[in-house]
Formats: sequence, C-alpha cells, structure tokens
Amino acid sequence: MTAKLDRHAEQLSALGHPVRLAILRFVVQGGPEGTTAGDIQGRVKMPASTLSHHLKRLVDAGMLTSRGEANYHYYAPDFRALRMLTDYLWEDCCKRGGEGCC
Amino acid sequence: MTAKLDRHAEQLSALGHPVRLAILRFVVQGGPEGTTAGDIQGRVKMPASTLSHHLKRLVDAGMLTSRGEANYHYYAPDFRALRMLTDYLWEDCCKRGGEGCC
DNA sequence: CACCTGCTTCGATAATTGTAGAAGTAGAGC
DNA sequence: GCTCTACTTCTACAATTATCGAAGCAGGTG
Repeated sequence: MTAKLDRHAEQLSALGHPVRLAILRFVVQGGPEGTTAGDIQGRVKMPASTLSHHLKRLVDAGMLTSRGEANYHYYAPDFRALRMLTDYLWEDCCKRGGEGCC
Repeated sequence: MTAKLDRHAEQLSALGHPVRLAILRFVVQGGPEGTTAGDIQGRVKMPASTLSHHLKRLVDAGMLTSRGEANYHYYAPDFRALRMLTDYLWEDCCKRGGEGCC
C-alpha cells in the first residue's frame, strides 16, 4: 500500500525538475521508437554528464526505458507507467464526500 | 513557454514526496469542501510543524487552496490545476512520429 | 482578560539533490 | 589496433529540501 505510494512519489519527484520534465515531454512526443541521448541533448543544451544523470533518474523511476543500438542510446517513454501515475492522482476522488469534481 | 513548464515541474515536485502525495490524495478524496489540518494530521502522523511545511508547499504549488474558519484551517484540492497538470504530461504525445501510444 | 486549542512561522541541523569536469567504456571505421 | 563518436560513471562541491522543537498568533471559552 505504502510501497505503491512511495513508487509514485518517486516518479513524480523524477518529473519534478524542469530539465527532466522537458526531457520526458520531448521523449513522449518522439513516440515509442525512442529518442537518442544526442537528440535530447540537442534540445536541452547541457553537459552530457548532467543530462545522463537526469536520464538515469527517469529510467530508475520507470518513466523511460533505454536501449543501446550501435553506439547510440535510445530512450523511450513507458506509456503504461505514465498512465498509471496520472490515474493514481485521481483515484478514489471525493469518496469521502463531496461531488462534481471529477 | 518555459514558465508553464517550470510551474508544472514545481507542482510535480510538490507531489514528489511520499507525505505530500499522501496528503494530496487524502484531500482529493475528501472532496471540494476541504479537510482540516487536524484531520490530515490524524492520517499522516507527524509533528504539526512538519505537516504545516508540507501543506504550505502544496498550496504554493497551487495544488491545494486553504481557508481559515474559526480556528480550523481547511485545505481543498484545486481540481482544475490537477487536471491541467495530468493533461500536460500527455500533451502533443507522439507528434514527432510513432503511434498507438495514447 | 487569562487561557486553551489549532495551527503557522522561525531557526537550526541533517539529508538529499543538482551540476559539471575528468576519466572510463563500447562499438564503428579506417 | 588505433581513433573517433556517443555516451556513462566517478568524484567533488554547491544548493536545495526535510525535519522538528520552540515560539508565536488568531479565534473561542470560561
């Protein structure tokens, strides 16, 4: 019970940084095929080491998956995880009274 | 453009802590009337000062609104902000190619 | 008008997170 | 097998965030 909450908090925390949120959106917009680290760097403009740290955080949180192909690294969104996360926020909305909210 | 991203990152960051996520869900489940700080404390079990700090963070991020009535403080969810936030994550999904994801 | 309740604000300390240069690695090409 | 590209990992320092006791404050109540 708490485990699920902690996991979702970790995911939200991973998204709770301007650079990582920009990365996630860019990768989401790029679709299931994935986007290379280089393309992401071209978008967010920062040292590779810093970018890599942020990408690792997103992968660890389960928001992105990564796959290496030749010497490129592709990052793809985990749509299922993202959907579960957004749904979680609305779960049991107003069950303790009230209405007309969701 | 970046302002909106920064704002949403701030909101996600506010939700990215187990205690605050638990608070938000509890308040969301409590409906539009709001939930008192005392009721929230009964749920999350922690010193009042720490709780108050977390509540302030959620209000500052615009996820909750607060209202004082007698000597109780009511916290209510900002459903509009929450909806905009969850929608934002999916905005322009796959517009750079790919399909079958959203 | 003391004084109690229900919370917030202050202040200090501990813990986590962000940043980026330098060094390391895996694969492609000559 | 050297070298270049495309990243990642290491390391260290800076900045932010979390926690909670103590003090403060705005209503109510006797």
